[in-house]
Amino acid sequence: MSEYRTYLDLNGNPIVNTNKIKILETAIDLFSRKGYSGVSIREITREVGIKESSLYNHFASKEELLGVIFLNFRRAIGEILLPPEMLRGALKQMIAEQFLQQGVINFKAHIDDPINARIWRIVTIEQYRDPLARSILVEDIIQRTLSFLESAFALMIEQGAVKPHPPKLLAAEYQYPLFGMITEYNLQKYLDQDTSAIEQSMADHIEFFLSHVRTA
Amino acid sequence: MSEYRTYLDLNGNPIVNTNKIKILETAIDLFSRKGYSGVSIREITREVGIKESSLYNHFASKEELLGVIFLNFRRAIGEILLPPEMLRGALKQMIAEQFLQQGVINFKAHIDDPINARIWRIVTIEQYRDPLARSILVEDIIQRTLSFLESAFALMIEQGAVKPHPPKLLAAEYQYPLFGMITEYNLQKYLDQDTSAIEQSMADHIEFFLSHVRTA
DNA sequence: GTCTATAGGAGGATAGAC
DNA sequence: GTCTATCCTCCTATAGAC
Repeated sequence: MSEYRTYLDLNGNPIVNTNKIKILETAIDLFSRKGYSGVSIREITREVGIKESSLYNHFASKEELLGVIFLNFRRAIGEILLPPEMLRGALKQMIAEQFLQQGVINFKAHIDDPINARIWRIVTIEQYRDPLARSILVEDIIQRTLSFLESAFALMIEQGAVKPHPPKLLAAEYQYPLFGMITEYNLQKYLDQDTSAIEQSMADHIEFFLSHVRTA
Repeated sequence: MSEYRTYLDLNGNPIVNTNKIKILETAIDLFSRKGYSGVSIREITREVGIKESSLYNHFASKEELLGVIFLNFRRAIGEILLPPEMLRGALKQMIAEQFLQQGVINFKAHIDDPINARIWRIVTIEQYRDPLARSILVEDIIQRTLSFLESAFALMIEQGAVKPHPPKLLAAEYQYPLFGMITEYNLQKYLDQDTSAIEQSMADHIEFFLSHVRTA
């Protein structure tokens, strides 16, 4: 169990009870491997070391438990991207290359946290069954990243750092390969496989992309 | 139910019994929406209109049912890509653009079949729980496509149609965006949403890619 | 090949004592 | 906040008649 992470409940209050945190993290682990429907309350509480009935003192239902997991993931995702109002300032201080590399570093810090990686997998597994999982995937991950990058590339073009392609096209060309590679990265991490090849592919992609769009 | 599709059982024999086919297609539909663990034998047989016990006359277990679904999906996937021995001949008759566009047409024919789209979603859902789903995703979809494209780009370079980048890099740059976009396409189809934007993104990607790598 | 009947366990969830 | 005890439903799977 991660010692220093804080979780919020549905009212936005920090969760302090040790068993409640244990339930959350055990559920995250099991859901990410077997899916929500493949895991029973019984299995979670057995692993935590409490009785089934005790879980209901912390969460009203199995579904609420998943809801709290997703709520906290939304918070964590929010920290990957720079706030839009800081975009212009950041791009004044960095060249395009640095800016994009910093984005990858931020993302890597996020996904290399085992808890985040697990919830990312839960979102993938549950996207067709659960509307909340789906909205996290579509709105918080895909759309948010693409529109952030669209603004960033528009600014880079304004600065003359990048050739004047449509910013939306640049965002898609830059990000979609990374989405595909992240899926693979996440699966390899799950299997404890070596991820150096796919990480190299990510780096190669950024280099290939920039070599064709930068003005310098 | 699709009238003309044929399914094979685990021994490679065609499945002719109507109820057995109904069970398969009902299971495909339900698994693709709720996941394997989220669907019961009871639910499947209720929809088919038979008793639970009758299902076991056709499939030894729920797991075997999923196994037969995956077996038939492997066959269907095999038809997307050109056999490697026909690659050289095809590239003599087509320019790079035509060749890649034909690939997208082939793939679109595959994924626009509702049954294939559903099994594609089952594979996504079950990739962490089920080793067979995982091997379909990694070996039959990702690796097979990338190594096919690597050969194709190597030939295009040989023919002078494409600039001499490493073929593996070209394959990754070409295909990973499509993987990402297919995920989105498949989700939008599931939600009966308009897919024209993401389809346009696929076309834009191919054009963007070719404009930077073709020699002409 | 489909049925009725049933086994035997696992599922989510609650009541009430401490 | 955790426990024991319990509810009732749903689960996969089998036996045996027709």
